[in-house]
Amino acid sequence: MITNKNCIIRLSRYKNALYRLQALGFVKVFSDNLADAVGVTASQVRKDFSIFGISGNKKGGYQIDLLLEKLNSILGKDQLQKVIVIGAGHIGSALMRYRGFEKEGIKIIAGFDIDPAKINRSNVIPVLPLDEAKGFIKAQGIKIAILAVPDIAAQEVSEEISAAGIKGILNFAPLRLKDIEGCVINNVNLEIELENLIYFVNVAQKLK
Amino acid sequence: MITNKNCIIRLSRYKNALYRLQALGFVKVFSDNLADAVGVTASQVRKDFSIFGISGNKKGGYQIDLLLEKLNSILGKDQLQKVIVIGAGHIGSALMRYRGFEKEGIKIIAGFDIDPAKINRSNVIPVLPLDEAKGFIKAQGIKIAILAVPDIAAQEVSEEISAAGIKGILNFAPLRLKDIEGCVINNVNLEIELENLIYFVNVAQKLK
DNA sequence: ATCATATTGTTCCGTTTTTCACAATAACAT
DNA sequence: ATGTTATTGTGAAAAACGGAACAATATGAT
Ligand SMILES: NC(=O)c1ccc[n+]([C@@H]2O[C@H](COP(=O)([O-])OP(=O)(O)OC[C@H]3O[C@@H](n4cnc5c(N)ncnc54)[C@H](O)[C@@H]3O)[C@@H](O)[C@H]2O)c1
Ligand SMILES: NC(=O)c1ccc[n+]([C@@H]2O[C@H](COP(=O)([O-])OP(=O)(O)OC[C@H]3O[C@@H](n4cnc5c(N)ncnc54)[C@H](O)[C@@H]3O)[C@@H](O)[C@H]2O)c1
Repeated sequence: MITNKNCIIRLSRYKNALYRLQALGFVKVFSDNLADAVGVTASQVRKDFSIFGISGNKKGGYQIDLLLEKLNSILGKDQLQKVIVIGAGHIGSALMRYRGFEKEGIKIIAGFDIDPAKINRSNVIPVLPLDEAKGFIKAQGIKIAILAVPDIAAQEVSEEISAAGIKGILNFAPLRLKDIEGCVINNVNLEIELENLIYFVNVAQKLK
Repeated sequence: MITNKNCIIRLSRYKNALYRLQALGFVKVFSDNLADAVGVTASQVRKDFSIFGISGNKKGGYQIDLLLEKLNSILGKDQLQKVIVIGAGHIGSALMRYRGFEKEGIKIIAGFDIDPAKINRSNVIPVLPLDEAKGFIKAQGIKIAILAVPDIAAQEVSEEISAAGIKGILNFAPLRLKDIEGCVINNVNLEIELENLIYFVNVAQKLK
């Protein structure tokens, strides 16, 4: 069982690069083309594929459509993924308005908020009261939630929604949620991303 | 020279945990306290500190204020970091409205957009026309930019701003910008983050 | 002053991840 | 048919990383 996050991220990048190549009219691809497109070594590409039992053709490379099928299957893209957003504030509503997830087979189908002023049932993507979240998650079988509530609320809300059936949380609040049994938590911590960038910029400056 | 991104991210987390501990009244901390707070091993904490020549006191742990000074210095937090946002759309304006960066010493001082309708010079954080970006970057000595433009524009804009003096870009467009000499590029790819989360949720389900 | 104890700092070791290298082989050329 | 070539697939080597262990030592107790 593969637990290497970077490896899975590479698979996503391969997939994206393959769609671009396909759009350019390519039908097959070699490991080094793909490597260039994604910014890794050709060995890495072949090794990643090997891990998942993906094989190409000696001297013929990989047939893009077949490769995409396999990658999409590994990445769980065979079926539309329904996602909800908790917290329809600045970041939550930016995400809800974003169309880019749909071409990836990811659909935000509702938002939830504790503030009555944010509720809007008639919107394409409705914003519902938080206390309806539990029922909604169960009724619709939602597995994935994007958490965009203030940091003080994040821990409590994450426990509530996972109790209701959420199995994966993408957390934007800048704190470490404590582990929840049966729920995967990935964090998007933009403060830390910026801090990290600043560090590497400073290091690069000092090198010169 | 440290090139381990995870290590630097841990430093940020240590720093954040230390501020919380300090707020709770603690004056000193042991490697295992900090380890618990951040979710790593105590060895890892000491190793990270050792790499940067940070030392504590045998039997006395680390004095929080001194430790924070050193971490802040490593992370370049001695001085306010001025940042600009390119693309004042959904995500760009969510970021510009966010107050959370300031407590981290990161200040978004302007946004830039190509769309005249987005321009707003009188705002606290003004949104200016893109063609003023170059002059602004030079005049203010800006090093860091957040790139929140549509993917088709991202490559061109990134080259422009780095030519104007930007040394680090936090890119939200879901594509790989080609390497730019003298400019560090970090990506926040939310499509991939979600895809990744979905993969690990699926894997966890299959395990059971 | 001596001893016991707690905690660091660092070395060593195991694991994970990446890269290297090349044998296997399918496709193509002659 | 045979040979040549390009590219895969993988096993082995190297590098990076993280964790365990423990010697060094400062602190506090007696
Ligand atoms: N906006 C950004 O650019 C940005 C950047 C980095 C991190 N973040 C983080 O993302 C999170 C959201 O930020 P934001 O700027 O969108 O904040 P915001 O205040 O605009 O939105 C938060 C929303 O959550 C709602 N909310 C509060 N408690 C809730 C609860 N218990 N259940 C459901 N909804 C609840 C609020 O009513 C509000 O609509 C915060 O944790 C913030 O630190 C935001
Ligand atoms: N909104 C989201 O939740 C979200 C999520 C994931 C990724 N993204 C990515 O972030 C980027 C921005 O997304 P968004 O939703 O904010 O889009 P948006 O269309 O709301 O905003 C983009 C802004 O960039 C401006 N712009 C266009 N070309 C420009 C140029 N050359 N120079 C300066 N400004 C320019 C536009 O006028 C617009 O204001 C996109 O690449 C998108 O794929 C957004």
